[in-house]
Amino acid sequence: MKVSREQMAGNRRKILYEAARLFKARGFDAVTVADVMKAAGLTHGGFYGHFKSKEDLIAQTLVHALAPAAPASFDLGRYVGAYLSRKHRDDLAGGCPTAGLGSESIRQSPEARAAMTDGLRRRIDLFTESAPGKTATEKRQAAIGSWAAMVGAVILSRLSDDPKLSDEVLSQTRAWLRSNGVTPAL
Amino acid sequence: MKVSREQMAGNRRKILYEAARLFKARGFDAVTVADVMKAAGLTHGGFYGHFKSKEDLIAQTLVHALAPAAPASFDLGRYVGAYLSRKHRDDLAGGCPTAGLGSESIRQSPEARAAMTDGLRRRIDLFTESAPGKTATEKRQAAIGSWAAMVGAVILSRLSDDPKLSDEVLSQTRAWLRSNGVTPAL
DNA sequence: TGTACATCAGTGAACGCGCGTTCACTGATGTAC
DNA sequence: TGTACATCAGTGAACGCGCGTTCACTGATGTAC
Repeated sequence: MKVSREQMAGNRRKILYEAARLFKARGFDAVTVADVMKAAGLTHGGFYGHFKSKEDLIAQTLVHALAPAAPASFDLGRYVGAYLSRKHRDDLAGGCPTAGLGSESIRQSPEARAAMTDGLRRRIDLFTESAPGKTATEKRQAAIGSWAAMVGAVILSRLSDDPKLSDEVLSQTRAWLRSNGVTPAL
Repeated sequence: MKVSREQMAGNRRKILYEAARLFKARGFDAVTVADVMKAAGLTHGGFYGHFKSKEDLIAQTLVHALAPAAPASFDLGRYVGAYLSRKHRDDLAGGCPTAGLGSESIRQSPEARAAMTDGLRRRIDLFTESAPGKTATEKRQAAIGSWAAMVGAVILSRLSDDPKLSDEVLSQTRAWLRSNGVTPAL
């Protein structure tokens, strides 16, 4: 049964939203096209009316998930505090796409990698504004270094099956950033 | 045709070695059991004489790849310099298992995660010895923070399809570590 | 030390399941008059 | 504004390929005498 144009646009958005959650939680390969469509409340056959292929879905999901949220005000300390939290570590589906899918995206299509690169560039620019440092060079260096530490720390903490070590990775990385001029809030 | 006991042990080691290279280069899912056996110079049927399943191979590959190399002397600066190099970034198959497979290991079997956790713990202990800081607490903090930054930086630099940004992530992370007491050598 | 034979590592064909993708069909939408 | 009909978003069965896994077989190993 045909649906209205707005309905269809809504379905498309729902597919991209659910795909992002599923991919982040389980990885690209473990999620099937049918899984995504079911999560969006549709049947798998209609998938190819929205996307060229699963590969196309992956690329578009990354574009969608990494689209700038454009916050009125950005506070690096608050961001770091939330990023290096147990809540974020435990929320695979709702968490950062870079931490959840970064290392798998390397092997995806050129379009997917381009989306990730765009996201990385924007993240660095956003961080640079409120990063510590006297010169623009110092600020950019702190932005890149602390972003790398944040992404790495979340990956390492998720990988540990020992909750104590996992917590320690988060708290020690927060402490390390703090002692290097980036003060996590909350 | 049966082979000698030593021959069989050698085959097993070869399988684990080639599996590690393939998994790091292409990820767990994209590599088939037949791919691994072919790389080891064998046919796929013999696989189940060595391993219980592909899942078992993944876990054992991680144990093998993360086994301590036990270097007589360890120099953190030299290690960081080599880790945050273009050479390492471009050598997926021969590179660090944590950077190549860390975020995918999260979704693997408990045995695979246990191997990764062991590797993480040993890496932190190794780093702590030569990390900067006056107290043991400070040293451990620097060890964890810089390891997180290194892993994150290699993942981010591999993910960028822009060579300039990719190089910058490596060089800025080196600079950021240097200005925080960890001096990359070479 | 030499011979006979049981063992078993490795081979390659075959199986079966799951997944991406296709397609004939349905029925609501939205346009033409 | 109301009606007739062409369009086309979504449905669900079906297809085919690839992969993990199994199995009957082979022939070299290594043990028993």
